[in-house]
Amino acid sequence: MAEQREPDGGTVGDREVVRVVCDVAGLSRRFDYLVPEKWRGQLRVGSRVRVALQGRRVGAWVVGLDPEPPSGIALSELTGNSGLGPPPAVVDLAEWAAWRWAGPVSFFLKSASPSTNTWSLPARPPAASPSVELADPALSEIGRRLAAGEGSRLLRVGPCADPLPLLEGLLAGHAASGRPGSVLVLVPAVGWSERLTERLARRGVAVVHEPSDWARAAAGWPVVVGTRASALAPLPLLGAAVVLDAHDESYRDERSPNWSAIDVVVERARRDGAPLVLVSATPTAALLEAAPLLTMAPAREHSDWPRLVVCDRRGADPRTGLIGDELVALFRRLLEDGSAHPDRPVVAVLNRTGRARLLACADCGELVRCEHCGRALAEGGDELVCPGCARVRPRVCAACGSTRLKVLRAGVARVATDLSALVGEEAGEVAGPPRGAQGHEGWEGRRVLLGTEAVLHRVRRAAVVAFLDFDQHLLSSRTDAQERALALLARAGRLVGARSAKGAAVVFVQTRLPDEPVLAAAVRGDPGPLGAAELALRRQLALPPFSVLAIVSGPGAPEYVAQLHGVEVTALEGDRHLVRATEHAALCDALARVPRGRAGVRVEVDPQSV
DNA sequence: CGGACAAGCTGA
DNA sequence: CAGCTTGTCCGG
Repeated sequence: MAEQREPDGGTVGDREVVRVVCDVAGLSRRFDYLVPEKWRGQLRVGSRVRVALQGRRVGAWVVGLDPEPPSGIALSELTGNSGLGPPPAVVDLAEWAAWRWAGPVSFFLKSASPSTNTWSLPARPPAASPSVELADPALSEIGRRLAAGEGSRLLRVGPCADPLPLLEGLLAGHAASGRPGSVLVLVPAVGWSERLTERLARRGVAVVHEPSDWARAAAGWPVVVGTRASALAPLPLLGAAVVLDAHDESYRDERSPNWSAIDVVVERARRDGAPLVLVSATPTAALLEAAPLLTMAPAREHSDWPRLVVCDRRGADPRTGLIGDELVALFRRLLEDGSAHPDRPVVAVLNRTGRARLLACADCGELVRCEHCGRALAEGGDELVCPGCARVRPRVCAACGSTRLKVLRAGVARVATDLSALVGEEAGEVAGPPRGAQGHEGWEGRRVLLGTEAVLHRVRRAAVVAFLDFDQHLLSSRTDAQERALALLARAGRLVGARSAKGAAVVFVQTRLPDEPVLAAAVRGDPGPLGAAELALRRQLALPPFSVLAIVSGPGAPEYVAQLHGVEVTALEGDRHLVRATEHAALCDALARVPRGRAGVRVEVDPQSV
């Protein structure tokens, strides 16, 4: 290599040089820096460093060793060494994810890095052989066989089946296979991952929780448990992977880039040749297309679903409110015979917050709507609030000035009052975000709870879960309304327990659509036909997963989409544009080729709705 | 992203 | 024309 004279007197020829990605949003270019002599030989791909960039110091990751720097540029020295970062395989994976979701590499590298500077890794422990679960030999055996196999599998089991025997079988099978690498287990929620880590540890499994134990995960601990972000856990090599409740929406990031941990773990398993098991009671079309389906015996799957009571409300007077006589009778019985107590309350679900979500004038009948955006106004305190533009106005009819308004559609706060009166006991309201860890929830200790869908995430056990208006889920305009509705019934089932369990409670559904396939699937404990029909429909209409979509929006969107090649672009309302292709390779390559201009451009790959 | 720098506007 | 705002460019 020719020696190059530097303006500051340094030379490149005998100096170590690294290529880095800076932790600066909107800066995807890579830059080369000289490594100070004191750190020579210490940096590897993934290492975290600090660099001088345009007069300021920013964090960065080493993504290449000994690159060929562009000629004619004076390289600066690294200004800091911040310790270990993701292993090389995960740096590659982060670069793939950045391409796949058209986002910054630094976002994914940050996800895969420790939250505090880490300089060394603990020694790796010997692999502990887990005890084999005898309570459920069928699931345990399936786990054992899947660990010995290859490729990705989608395993459909009833929502109330305990996944622990499956995991133990899989760990035993993995140990027996002699395959190197760590076993990664993903679950949807942090609380679940903490409980699962504890349960496995109690059984002698060498398990760590990620990201709280980044260093041991990076050291290649035998078993690593985590949530969405742990799809990028720093395991040097993936030996096998399991994703529980793989249909759950929390595997997808709601914020940009809207990446999905499922796709990342599928790609990761493919790269490392590791078997992957996606477990779900209610597989989505995307999951069914992603991996071959494996099911339990029908009788077994059925027994792992809850008992479901469908209450046909077609005969009910629409003015009598949301709480039917049958539901009141059931709640009263459970409260009287002692089945309901604060640890096992009766739970009613209604997905509307506030007091009233739709009002009309009692005198002239005019709907109460926002003059500005036309949306129905909701009651908020003593005023009317627009859920769209947040404008507030007094509680009067805009057409005739009457102050007498009637409730057409009630919200949780309103119904809680009615429910309390009907069952003769005060109902706790579970809505909105949870209080902090120390804050006492107003509903704790109550035997009757009313909440939005969120209640199913906050309560562990219930004497009954009753959906007051399930039709709003069945009739939702989202393309995945059916999948979501079924997943909701499965989730409710976890609170009441399997039909086969002793003392099992029920999921109670009030509906005017009692013949919907979603309800039939839950009653029979067989989501198979529903999934097959959904998949066939999507194939026919060329909807995802049989095509791939992206939404491009923001002020710079028109100019950006005009430069895309090899994809179909449709202008939507405002500055939103729909980009369609037949496969991700074409879509993502097209998105990656066009530079993001000056003005803001947001790209959402695999949008959940139009 | 955020600093540097240039072009544009304003008021005395 | 100093002093300030706004916009564009670019980073090793």
